[in-house]
Amino acid sequence: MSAPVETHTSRATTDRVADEIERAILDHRLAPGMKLTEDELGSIYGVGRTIVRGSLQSLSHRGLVEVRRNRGAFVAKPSVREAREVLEARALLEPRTAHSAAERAHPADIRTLRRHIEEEHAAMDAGDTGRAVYLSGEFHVAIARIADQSTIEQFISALIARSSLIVALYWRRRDALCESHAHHALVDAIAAGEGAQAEDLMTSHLVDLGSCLDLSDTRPEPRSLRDALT
Amino acid sequence: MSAPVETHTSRATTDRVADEIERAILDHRLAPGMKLTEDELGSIYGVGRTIVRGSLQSLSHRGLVEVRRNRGAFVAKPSVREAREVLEARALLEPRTAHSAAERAHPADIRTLRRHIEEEHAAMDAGDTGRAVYLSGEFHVAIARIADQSTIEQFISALIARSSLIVALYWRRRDALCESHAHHALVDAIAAGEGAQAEDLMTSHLVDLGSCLDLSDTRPEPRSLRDALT
DNA sequence: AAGGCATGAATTGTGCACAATTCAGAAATG
DNA sequence: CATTTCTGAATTGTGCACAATTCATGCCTT
Repeated sequence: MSAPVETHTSRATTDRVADEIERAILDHRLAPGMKLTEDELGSIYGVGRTIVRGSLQSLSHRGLVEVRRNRGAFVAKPSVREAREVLEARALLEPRTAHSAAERAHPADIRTLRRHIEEEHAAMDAGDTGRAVYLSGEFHVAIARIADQSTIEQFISALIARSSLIVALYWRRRDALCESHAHHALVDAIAAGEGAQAEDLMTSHLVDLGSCLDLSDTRPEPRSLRDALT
Repeated sequence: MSAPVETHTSRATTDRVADEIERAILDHRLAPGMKLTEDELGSIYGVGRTIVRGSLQSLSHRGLVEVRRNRGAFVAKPSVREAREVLEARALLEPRTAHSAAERAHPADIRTLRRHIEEEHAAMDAGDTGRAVYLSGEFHVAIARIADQSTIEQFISALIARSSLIVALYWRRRDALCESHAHHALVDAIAAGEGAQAEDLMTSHLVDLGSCLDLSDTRPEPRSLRDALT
């Protein structure tokens, strides 16, 4: 039902590989910190290192991959600090974007959003939490797309992707799905054209997300040797 | 006073070349729409096409260069729509970032900001408007750096860079420097720790910037052939 | 035996050659 | 004379080889 092998260059090869890797990261099939060897990826996707290198560079710009000179590429492993920064950036961008979306939403847009929620619930029921997190992120991107601001949409898209990694690292087990109803309420506000309400809902939704994460400063990654042993 | 020729690989070559090209664009030495041939750039900077290609890709992610498949790279030429999007994104990010900066600013930070303004005025007096625009942008990035949010800083940095192109394209000649005093007032508010005031000043500063641009929708770029000839 | 050092394997950095595509101008056709 | 088609030059896309760097294993010195 999709691309029939492609003769040769119907779409940019580098972007295709980058999307494959990104998808693998977002589905939590590649854990944060994992080494991404160029030769290995090349043989997996049937392309040379030139392509893989470009893909990794692209993912590096999106903050999903960290490349260290002469060391190679690794799946990004956001620190507590970076996690807070991503949440802060989302708090700046998403509420007012939701406001705009509520003012511009077309009936077809509402249907798209509701379909997103459907799939999200289906994945959740199937126990596929990785996919559920991915779809939950896509929901936010969809709202940004409705706002019809592609520049802001790209920023949000990158932040959402990094959020997936952050959830993988810092999600606290208790109160499993603390955001299930939030998306419903958001769609309702957007469908009703209630911009201010959508904005407030998005703000509190992001606050809730933050409170579902364990971002305590304890153990600041490379704690000093003395601290670790005394 | 800077890098003494560098033995070989003290810093990433690709980034160095990207910075050179970005600087050339921001100084308006490369006009929007200009073709950036890989071979040509390679011979200029003494590197192979591999490096140049990576640099152009990087600049493409920042929105300063547009790469069209099999066509090559061009200095970005933001449309009226993109210009509006960039301004909208800045309006979302910068005011509250200025607020944070006012709350965190250290005396040394204030000195840095005032020095920026000094240089900006010097360039303006010297008639070097290209450099003045560049320094004006750096001022905004400096504020974001004080806010100590590297993720948001990167977004703002990219938006500022694109703004330089937008100014080059859409600046209306009359009321030449409508923003000269705004930076002074901003520094004063930040120095006084007046977050709310800094936020308001930044908001109106961005509004002023927008009103200094001619973003009327007339002539939507590739107007139809019939429209052009009748 | 502990630490420093050297050697080799593995991986990344970069130039280069060739294939694929685009573009401009000439030639052909109506 | 306008329009289309063809051909060669210029430019980009990608694989590959070699250089440079890093990392690990084992040897050597004290």
